Amino acid sequence: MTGRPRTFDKDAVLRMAMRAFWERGYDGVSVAQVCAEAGIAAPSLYAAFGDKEALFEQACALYTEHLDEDLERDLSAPAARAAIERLLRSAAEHFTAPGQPPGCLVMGEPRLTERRDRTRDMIRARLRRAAAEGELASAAEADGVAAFVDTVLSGMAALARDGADRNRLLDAARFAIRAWPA
Amino acid sequence: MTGRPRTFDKDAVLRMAMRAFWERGYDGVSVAQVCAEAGIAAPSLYAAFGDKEALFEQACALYTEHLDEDLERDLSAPAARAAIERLLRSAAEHFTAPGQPPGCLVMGEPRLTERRDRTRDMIRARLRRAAAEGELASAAEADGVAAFVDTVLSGMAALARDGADRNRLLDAARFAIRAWPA
DNA sequence: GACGTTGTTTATTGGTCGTTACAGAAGGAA
DNA sequence: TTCCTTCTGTAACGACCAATAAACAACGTC
Repeated sequence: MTGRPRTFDKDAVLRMAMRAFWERGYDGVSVAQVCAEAGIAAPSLYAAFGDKEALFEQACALYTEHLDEDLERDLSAPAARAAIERLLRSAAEHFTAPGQPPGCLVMGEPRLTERRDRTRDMIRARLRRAAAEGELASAAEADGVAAFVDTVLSGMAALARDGADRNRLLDAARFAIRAWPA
Repeated sequence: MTGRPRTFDKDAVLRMAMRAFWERGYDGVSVAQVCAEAGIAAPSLYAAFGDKEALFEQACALYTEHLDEDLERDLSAPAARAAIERLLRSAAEHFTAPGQPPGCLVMGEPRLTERRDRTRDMIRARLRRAAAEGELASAAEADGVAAFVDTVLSGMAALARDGADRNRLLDAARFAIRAWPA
């Protein structure tokens, strides 16, 4: 029993919703707006994705899919300093990607604290490994560097949303790397 | 003709509104919520402050009153490096002030791009002065440092809102200062 | 063809939003 | 007192919000 087939592209609608949440945040996007942009009626959207929170979660999953891959790839560099350098450079590029909203969906959304914490945990873990391998002086120093990297990352997302171009963000990343312990 | 006197403390209500906007942002605060917390009816609030946007502007003016003073005081240090160091330290303390919402009303509010740009202009101006005085290599270098400082400042506000304590922010500020050109 | 399932359409629900009309209350001035 | 002005309380406005009920349409299967 297959029933009547869906008349719209579910993935395409999810991409539209992701983009809307990325640009204006959870509270800034109404279900009616997504429906209007997608050209579908509300019951179709509710049937396909569930309520607004469920739609938001699926949009976030789509957003973070590629993002987590990039993060792990960057952090996998043999030297921690190079890993952070790559991380910050990737972030500058992602936050200013042409054809996409500026900034970061995760960094800009107040309700995604948990997901931000996960990213921060990954960064801190990578830097503690660097401390264990002798690349940093101590675990305490590693946590300090981690707090600094988290700060720069969040700040770059904020600057991008305020209209900073890619070079400004790359400048910030370049200067941040200077702070690496000698 | 004085008319009937006001029965509530206008400044106290404005402080409540400022705190609410600080915690939850413009869209996260409803006029009804402010009225309930203040114990007044909507027409009283509208008569005293105008519409929601006017209330928000007055709350912002109250918030930035002390903030602009602090910024100018910090930036007035003779050495630019010391000025930035003081600025970041003050920010860490302000963003985690006990009894106040974490983070920054201006940094957290999407619609206050203009006011953030003003702060950034002040920082950039201070650093260009440093370049003119020989403390930095060039105006281009000054702009790079300015982008970096803006990033750290915005990032510290974001971390504070996510629950980072004062020491984490001070760690970040301390490491940021390390990036200062030798 | 009829049946069961699923998607679409229209219209509506109860709720909250920002804002205001209106009538009454509290002050000073005549 | 009577007037004028300003504030307060109640009640309501239209607009938008997220979410759904009900009727109809399109598919595979029988």
